[in-house]
Amino acid sequence: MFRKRSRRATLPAVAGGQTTGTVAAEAPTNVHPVIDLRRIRTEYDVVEAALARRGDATAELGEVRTLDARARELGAERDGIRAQVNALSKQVGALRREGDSAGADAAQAESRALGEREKVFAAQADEINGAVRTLLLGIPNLPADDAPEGAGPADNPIVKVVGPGDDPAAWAEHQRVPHWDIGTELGILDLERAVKMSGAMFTMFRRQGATLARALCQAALDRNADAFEEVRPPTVVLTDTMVSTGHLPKFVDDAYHLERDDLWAIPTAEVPLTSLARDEILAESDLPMRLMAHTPCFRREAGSAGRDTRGLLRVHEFDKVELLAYAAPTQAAQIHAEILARAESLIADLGLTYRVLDLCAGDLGNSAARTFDIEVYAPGVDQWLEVSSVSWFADYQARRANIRYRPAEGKGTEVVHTLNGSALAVPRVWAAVVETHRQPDGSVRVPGPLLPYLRGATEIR
RNA sequence: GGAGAGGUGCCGGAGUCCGGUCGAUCGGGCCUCCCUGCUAAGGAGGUGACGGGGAAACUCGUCCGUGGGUUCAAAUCCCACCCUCUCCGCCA
Repeated sequence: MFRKRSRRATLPAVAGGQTTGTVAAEAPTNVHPVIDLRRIRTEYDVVEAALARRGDATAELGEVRTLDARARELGAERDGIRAQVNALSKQVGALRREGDSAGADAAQAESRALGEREKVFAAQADEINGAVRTLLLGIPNLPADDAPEGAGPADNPIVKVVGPGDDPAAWAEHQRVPHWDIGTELGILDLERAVKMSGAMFTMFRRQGATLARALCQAALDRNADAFEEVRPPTVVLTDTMVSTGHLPKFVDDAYHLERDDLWAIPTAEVPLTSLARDEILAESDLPMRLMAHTPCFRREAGSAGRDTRGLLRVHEFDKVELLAYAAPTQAAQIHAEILARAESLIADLGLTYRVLDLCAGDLGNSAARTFDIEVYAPGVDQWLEVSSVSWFADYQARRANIRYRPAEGKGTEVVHTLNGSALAVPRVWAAVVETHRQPDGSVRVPGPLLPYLRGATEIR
């Protein structure tokens, strides 16, 4: 049932043409361009320099500038003619009422001629504007000024390490067992049968393993309920909803698509939560608006076959609790820090060792301006596992999703900022918990924050 | 899935039959001012979004569910689609 593409997908063609989908020419209707076009007009060099820090897309940017200038010329031409047509049409009505049918006929003929010219300009302007929008949708966000310099994962500065980290001396032999072995041994993870049902990279938790997975989500929700509204959104969404966050059109191949109904399985709750306020104007007093959701997440993980795919390291479906906020630009930095602190504190309280990375410009996700990754160290597999990406998107997503707010002072509307991060992603945290807290006798001690949810159990054996 | 009704501004609700004087009557809300010892009531005015131009005042364009069409001119006529409500059917 899940297919990666639809024959009737309404995606704009992606610049560069590297997407393989049968992608229709029409662009999504409710989705607006991305980087502020006005910035491209007025501060072209700044925008170009920022994009260059990603090592990305500056050619498209130049094309956007050229096309946009042309589209504006054509649009001005079109509007001028349209104004004349409107004026003449009013005259026709007035003249008819006065009984001057000769005058009316003349005005009508003139207006008709103008209308023909207008159509030409309008068609050209539409075409060019469509091309601009398509290009824009493919251009990533500008990195924040304070995002570190760098080209890829190797350049991400480690902001801090909490706990012993990957120091070999810090870990005992009984903790050096991979979670898939622990899971099988205790009967709490049944990967073989999951594969039987759904294929590779699908998982199944059983007995206290399933309880543990649910407990993780429950704990994540409960500890953030002081400030975040709990939401249970749909997990299958329309194309526009996927485009709003930046997951489409660029990453078609990473998403599951229900072809028959042209719906997409969400890769993260960020997708529906970001569209919650789509096309709305919020009051400034509503900001920051904090939301959290526990949802399944679906990822095709195209192109990662064979890489880190053992056990729970990389799976097609997993549960996650996501924290998300809409904020006024001035609030964004503080909310970013808050979401990071909340995500960190749960990991810390689970007794896991972790580190925080400040993603460099070249490693930033498509939509993000600044991202901190939390990586947990899993001693059994001896790997750092990314368990949360806490990102500030500035106005990039909000522009796509057309989410604005009305400032309390002054008039007009402003585009909001969006931020989000995982409070908890189940499989990798599950793996790290089970490996970290494995006891010499092979049982797994339940860490404190989860005790309320394990039906009285303090250990899994 | 079938039948019927409907979708208009922040909200309610006219206008659609008979196209022009309709970006849109009226009421509510909200904002400013007046009146008032305070509050309520009352009076006057104002109140959208988006794009282009402009230093600004302002101005041009677009927006009546969405997309197309007819016309000199569309909220109004035509076509397709979406959504909501009511009834029927089907069900967890």
